[in-house]
Parts: sequence; C-alpha cells; structure tokens
Amino acid sequence: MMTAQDRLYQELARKLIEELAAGKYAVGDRLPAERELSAEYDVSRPTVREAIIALEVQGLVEVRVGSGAYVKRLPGKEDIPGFNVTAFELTEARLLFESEAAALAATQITDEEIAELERRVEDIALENQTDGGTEEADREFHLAIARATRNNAVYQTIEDLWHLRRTSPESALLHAKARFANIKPVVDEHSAILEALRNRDPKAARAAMRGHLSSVLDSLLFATEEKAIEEARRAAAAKRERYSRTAG
Amino acid sequence: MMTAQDRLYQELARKLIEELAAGKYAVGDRLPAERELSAEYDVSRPTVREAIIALEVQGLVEVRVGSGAYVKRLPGKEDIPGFNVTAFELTEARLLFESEAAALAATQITDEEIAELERRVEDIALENQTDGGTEEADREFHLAIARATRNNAVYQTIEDLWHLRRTSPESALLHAKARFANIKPVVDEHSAILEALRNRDPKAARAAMRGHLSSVLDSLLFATEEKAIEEARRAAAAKRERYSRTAG
DNA sequence: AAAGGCTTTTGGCCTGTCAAGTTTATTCAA
DNA sequence: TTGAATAAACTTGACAGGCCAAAAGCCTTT
Repeated sequence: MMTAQDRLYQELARKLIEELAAGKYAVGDRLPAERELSAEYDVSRPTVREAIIALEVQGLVEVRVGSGAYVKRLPGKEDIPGFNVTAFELTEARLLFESEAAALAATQITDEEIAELERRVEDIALENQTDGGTEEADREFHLAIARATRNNAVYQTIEDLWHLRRTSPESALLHAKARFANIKPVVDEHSAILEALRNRDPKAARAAMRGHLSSVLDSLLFATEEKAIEEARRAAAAKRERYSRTAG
Repeated sequence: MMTAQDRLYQELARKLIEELAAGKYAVGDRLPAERELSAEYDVSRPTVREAIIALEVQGLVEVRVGSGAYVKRLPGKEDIPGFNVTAFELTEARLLFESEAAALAATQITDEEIAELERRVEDIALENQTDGGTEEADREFHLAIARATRNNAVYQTIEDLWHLRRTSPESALLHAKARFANIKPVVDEHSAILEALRNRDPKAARAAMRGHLSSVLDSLLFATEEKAIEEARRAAAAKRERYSRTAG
C-alpha cells in the first residue's frame, strides 16, 4: 500500500511558504535563525534545516553560511498549492473534468485496465472496513480511469487535482469528516462506474461519475455545519443544480 | 562577502542526479538506504537525508516511510513538468474540460464579464489581421471564461493547460502552423461561444466550445503531414469521433 | 498453501557537540 | 576623534548516536 503521509519538514516548509506569500517577509529579508524557528515551531533544528533546503531548492530563499537564509523571490500562486482552493471548488472541478474523462476512457479502456479497476474497487471496500482508510485505493481507482483515456494531459490534470486535495489541509479534514458519514454508497458508486466502463458505454460512464462526485459534493455540504458558510452552501447547491440540469 | 561555497548536501545531490541521468537507476528503482549512502559517500546520515530531500522537492524521487527512496522520474532536458504531452493530447484535454467549464460559466457569468469577452473577441480579430499574432487575446478569452465559473480549481487547471501549451515547443510550433491555415473561423467560433454565454445557455455554450476546439483539433491534424504519424492521426480522429458521438 | 506472529530493515526525528563562517561590539593605538 | 585590529556573539555546517514507528521479509503454525 502506498502511504503518502506528510513529513514534518514538508509541513514546516508549507507554513513558511504561506508566510512568504502572506507578505510576512520581503525579498532580501532574513528569515529567523534555525534555532529560533526550531523553538517557534517546536521541531528540531535538523527538521528546520530540511524545510529551508526545500525552500532553497525551489529558489525561494538563499542560504548564506554563518549569516542566515535570505528571501530570494516570493512564491507565486503555482508554488502554494491549494491556497485559494476550497474543498467545494476542488470537488466541483473534479465533477466537471473526471466525468468527461470517464466518458473518454469508456471508448479506450482495455480488458487489463478493467481488471485493475475491479481490484481497486475491492481495495476500496477493504479500506472502508479497516476504519482508518487512507483513500489511497480511491485515488488509484480514479487515476486508473484517467490513464485509460490514453491522454497524458488529461491524466496529469486529474493527478494535479488529487494532489491539490492532499496538500490542502482544510480539504483533507473536510473529506475525512464527509467520508465518515458516507461509507457504504462509495463502493456502490464506484461499482456503477466500473460497470459502465466494462460495457464501453461513454454516456453511462459520464453519468455514473457525475453521480458519484455529486454525492461526494453532497457529503461535503452535509459535513459543513458552520453557520458562517450556510449561505455559501446554498449558493453552491443552487449553482450545481443549474449546471446539472443541462448536463444530462 | 557572498561565498557561494557548495554545501555537502548539494554536492551529494549533484552526484546522485548525475547517476540518475547516467542510467544507474531506472524509474521505480529503489535507491540505497540512507545508512548505505552515508557509508558509501562518507557523509553523515543527516547530509544524505538533506540531499534526498533536494531530489524529492525536484520530483525526482519519492520517499516511502520504512521502505526507501524510489526513482519517480529521470532528470532530462525537460526538467519542467508537463513533459510527454503532445499538442493533440493537450487540445483533446481542453476539448473535454473547457467545454464543461463553459457550461458552468454560462450559469454564473456577469454582465461585466460578458463585456470583457466582447472586447477579447475584438482583440482576437485584430490579432489575426496583424499577422504575427501572439494568441494572447485567445488565451485571455478562454481564461476569462474559466474565471467566470467562480471556481479557482477550474481556473487553475485551465491556466495550467495553457501554460503547458506555451512551454511545449512542439505544441507551440504546431499551433502556429495550424492557425495560419485557419484564421477566419476562429473569430466566428469565439463569437458563437460568446453568444451562448450571453444567453446564459449552458448547453449551447458547451456545444460552441466543443465545436471550436474540435476545429482546432482538426487544424492540428491537418497541419500534420508527416507520414510517420499518419496512423496516429487516423486513430486520434476515430477516438474523438467515438467520444463526440456520445457527448451531445 | 495460507495465515498469523516475530525479527530485521528502513526512514523519521530528536539531542548534543564541535567546527567554521559572519557579524557586531570592544579595545587600543594613531 | 577616528580607525583598525581584536575579541566576542551569533549563525550555519556537519557529525555521532540514539530511539521510535512503519514497512517488509521470514518463519512457524495451521
């Protein structure tokens, strides 16, 4: 099983990049000393070093021996994945894109890929039983469909969206909550997608994928309880309704 | 004084990248364990960790806890992500994704955005007249529609695809050739998309965008004259036909 | 042959230490 | 008073060594 868990240095690097993007430091400024960052974020100095190296490799800072780490350039939108992207937006984008990818895949998929998808569905069922599911099987299922399109641009795009989902903390949390209240249907929905692909039926594949991601979106809305975004919930639901009505 | 001295981790990272480029490890292979590398290169384990992190940030390897560091991709000329994507794949992906984005945009677009799109269409007409068109207006037109979806994930995805198009040399060349032989329709097609959006008609917007990008795809196929890919042309055309038939 | 538990290997992370480079404060001489 | 040499205080660089948890391999048991 492929566990892609966050390591400490990555978490710290992300925080630092966010602070850079937020304007806490300007170009040319010196970052706090390693020992200071170590104390501030409650991690060891080696971990701080690793995080700074991650920033250095990305060209964000320049480390001067005996002096400190200096800001070289500020991160753009593309450096800070999932900054402005909410879980709703992400899933909505997947609803649009993955449904079409499924339709295209239905015209291209091979028997071997069908077999792989069958294994993935079993994995998903297993993951759901074992409680602490990592959603790894879910990811592999969707990526396998993306591969079946025989289009690297499509595959890369969908992989990017999943990457976004994993790097956005808010998104991950919300999905975990939503998944908890919606385990059983997930397997059925994936089975429906698989069935459509097995029949090489693009329309059915599109519809099944739309149905699946619509239900994911519903779970997300359901898992959101805060009053503050009640308005946003209604707006999002109405928006999707207007789109879906024309998407038959 | 700026001493640009190499730090040990950088030296080690460079060595490892060279070995990767030299073919010592293939994609999927596992690198020696941190402790082994530490002994082999006579450096401490933290230094090895730092070097591997440098490779990881560049997307060259993937570290799996308790297992090891695995080669993810080889360092090639294309150190830019978005490698193996042909112009066909790129446009096909846009055909799938931008059509849905247009449908969603039709339910969301404001009068101001309609006005902006009208200006963009004029810009496109102007660009075509002045010969050395940069396609900048074209890009802005499509990105404005992406923005009108009110979904940052959708916008970012479509922007990425345009970025891919610009960074892929083969893609840019082919598009230039194709555009040369197909100037007039471009304006009409964009006008059709605009008209559908003005009427807030999702279905029409989707169809107009599909029509536009289909014609771009046709131009690409037409511009491709090499015998070697004649087969690929036919395959691509057949593939799209099968998809389109179900996409009404 | 399959299932389950045990051991080994592996990366994750920490503490502590010293070396070397850089900056800043201090001192002393012109 | 000024300036340069010197000392002190940071700062990063690198290492050793240890412990933990996850993964993987082995081996026994069924």
